[in-house]
Amino acid sequence: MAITIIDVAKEANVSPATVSRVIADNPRISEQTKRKVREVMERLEYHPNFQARNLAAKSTKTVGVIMSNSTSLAFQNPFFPEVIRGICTSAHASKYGIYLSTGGSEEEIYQEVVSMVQGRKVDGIILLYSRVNDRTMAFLKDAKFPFTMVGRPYKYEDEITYIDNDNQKIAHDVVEYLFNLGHRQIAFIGGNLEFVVSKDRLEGYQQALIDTGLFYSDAYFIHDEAIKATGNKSIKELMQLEVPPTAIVAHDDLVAYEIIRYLEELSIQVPKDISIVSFNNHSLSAYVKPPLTSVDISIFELGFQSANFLLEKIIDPKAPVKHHFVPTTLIERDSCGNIKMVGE
Amino acid sequence: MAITIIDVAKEANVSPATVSRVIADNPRISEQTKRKVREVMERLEYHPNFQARNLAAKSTKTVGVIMSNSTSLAFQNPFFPEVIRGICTSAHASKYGIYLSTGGSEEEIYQEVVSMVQGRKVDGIILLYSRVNDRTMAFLKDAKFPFTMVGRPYKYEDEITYIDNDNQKIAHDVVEYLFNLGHRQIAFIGGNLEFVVSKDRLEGYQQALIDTGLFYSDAYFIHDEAIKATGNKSIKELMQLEVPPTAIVAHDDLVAYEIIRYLEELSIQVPKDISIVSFNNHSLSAYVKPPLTSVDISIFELGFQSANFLLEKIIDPKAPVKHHFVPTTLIERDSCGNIKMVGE
DNA sequence: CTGAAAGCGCTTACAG
DNA sequence: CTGAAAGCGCTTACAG
Repeated sequence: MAITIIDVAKEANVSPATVSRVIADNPRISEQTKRKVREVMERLEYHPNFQARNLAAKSTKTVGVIMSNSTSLAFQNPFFPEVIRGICTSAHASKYGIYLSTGGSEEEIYQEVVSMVQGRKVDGIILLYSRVNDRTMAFLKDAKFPFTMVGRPYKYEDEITYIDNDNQKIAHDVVEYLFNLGHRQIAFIGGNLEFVVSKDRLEGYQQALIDTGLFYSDAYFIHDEAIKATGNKSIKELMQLEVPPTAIVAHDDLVAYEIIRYLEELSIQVPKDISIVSFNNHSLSAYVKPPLTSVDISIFELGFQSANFLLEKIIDPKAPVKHHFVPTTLIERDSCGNIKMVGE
Repeated sequence: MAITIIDVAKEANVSPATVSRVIADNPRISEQTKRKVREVMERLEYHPNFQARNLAAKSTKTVGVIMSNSTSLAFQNPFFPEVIRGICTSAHASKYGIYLSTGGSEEEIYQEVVSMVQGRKVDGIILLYSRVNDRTMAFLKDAKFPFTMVGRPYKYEDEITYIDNDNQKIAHDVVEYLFNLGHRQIAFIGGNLEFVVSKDRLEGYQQALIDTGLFYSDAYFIHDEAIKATGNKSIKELMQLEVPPTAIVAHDDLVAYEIIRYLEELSIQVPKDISIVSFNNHSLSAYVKPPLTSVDISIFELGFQSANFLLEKIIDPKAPVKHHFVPTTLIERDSCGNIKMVGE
């Protein structure tokens, strides 16, 4: 069997309680005893049993990370490693571990979260998404279990600690950016509206249209699911409109490149014939043609802060609710053209 | 406090032992008792305490996943979500959870793995990489702890269960592919040679050169770190060689696109002036210009099988050592040109 | 088919 | 500054 605290205690001629206190670096133990015990621990290659420790101490020193089922969020993929890196950086600094949810369907995720919290598998949870009317979130909130969201919650915004970009604002900004380039017909390829991020960006887009007094048509708004489903058909329809757009805002770089390819099939070139701006700034977008103008959303920071906030909540359950918008940067590259306006 | 097995036992008028057996669906318990106990569990919203259960049962029902520190493996990023998805799919089916390593440096990773196994934090470990002379792997092997690798081990290949692509072969194949297109000067942009995957692909490349009797020069082999470090300088030097290559094999799509951009800066066009093939087949590579010819390495499958193998080992520690090469597919797109050979 | 009891390996008031 | 003892919430031979 593995070495236990008892073995160490015997070898060091102290009680198990003392060994336990040395592990915790309890200040009431004399330096001399600590040295002695530590020497023995090292010599016997003792490592505390994680489960026993957690059971007795009623804490797990791990945080649960829940991702939405991967199929539903297009930008999940490149997003994921970077948030995780942010979370790990914060968690690791506080000696916390990461427990990853493995569920497939939404129902499975819900069940997993329930058993994570009821079974005391983790001390807190990070939701890597914000979904409209999310059961999982509601459960966490009702259970008063420490949790944090990457994404603005759909409801109860004042009661939930979260971190996000100001998605309404960045969508607004991006439209203004195109406006200042002279564009007056701006279409929007949005994400799945079950996610708040998609709703927020759409709203920012619509508000910007109103604020700048631009032309709006329902035909100017397309879901990326439509594109996934029908291929270039929806893009074709968009471009065959009586008043086709001169610019497109896409909700993710991956989607942007898909669109660009479909445009090419229609012999429409970016940025010569149409401009395109996107969000999320994937690492590839600098290298690929055309280099994409995209909003960098500081994914690492999103993950890092979500974990920081969670750790605060775990340590002090009465910590006040916090929100924070992580700053973004519009990275200008070569996918947008300036339209010379005649007579303006 | 949370509901415990004792509460359920009282409520159902049985002993805690019986409740425990119902949870485990022990066949020796009568259906009638099971029904009664289950009804109570549901009513009280009982969920077994994970830590207590693990401590008593001496198993954790979780697998540890160790990634190399993210900075060092260029292709880690897009690779990562997909392996994880594969691992989760397998683990979830067996009701195992995922514990993710959070370490930064190699030393930290090593320490974390040691405490994971000594502290019985996980039942088994998946190493998401194979590194030359890896201390972590050596430790796992010596500890006789169940583990599995994604990547051929550098040493002790016969004693370690792993899953991989046949990287030597696919590199070999890719060179032959270019050869058959008429290319006779083929350069190789390889990855970090601390990783076996990079070594294997380099070896396959070199062997193919020998087998086809092609020209080889040390100047034809570049590390992607050199490119990261010096930007287009190393590509420039490559193309200014007396005999410049007509084709390049790149060890990853991301690197390929970087190279393509540098080539463009030199007014060298793909595939017109030079061909390029790559490995890993990122999701973007179909959409971006030029669409890249790349070897799909079935990342999901790699993750899935690594977890399957591990689970086998956990269940039966004497399970025989297994290796498996996951099949790959060369996805032909538009980054390779046919060279018309004069007089051949 | 079910229960009483010991035990998993720790932590933590309590006492001194 | 340190120890004896109870307890964390389960599981699992053992006995019947």
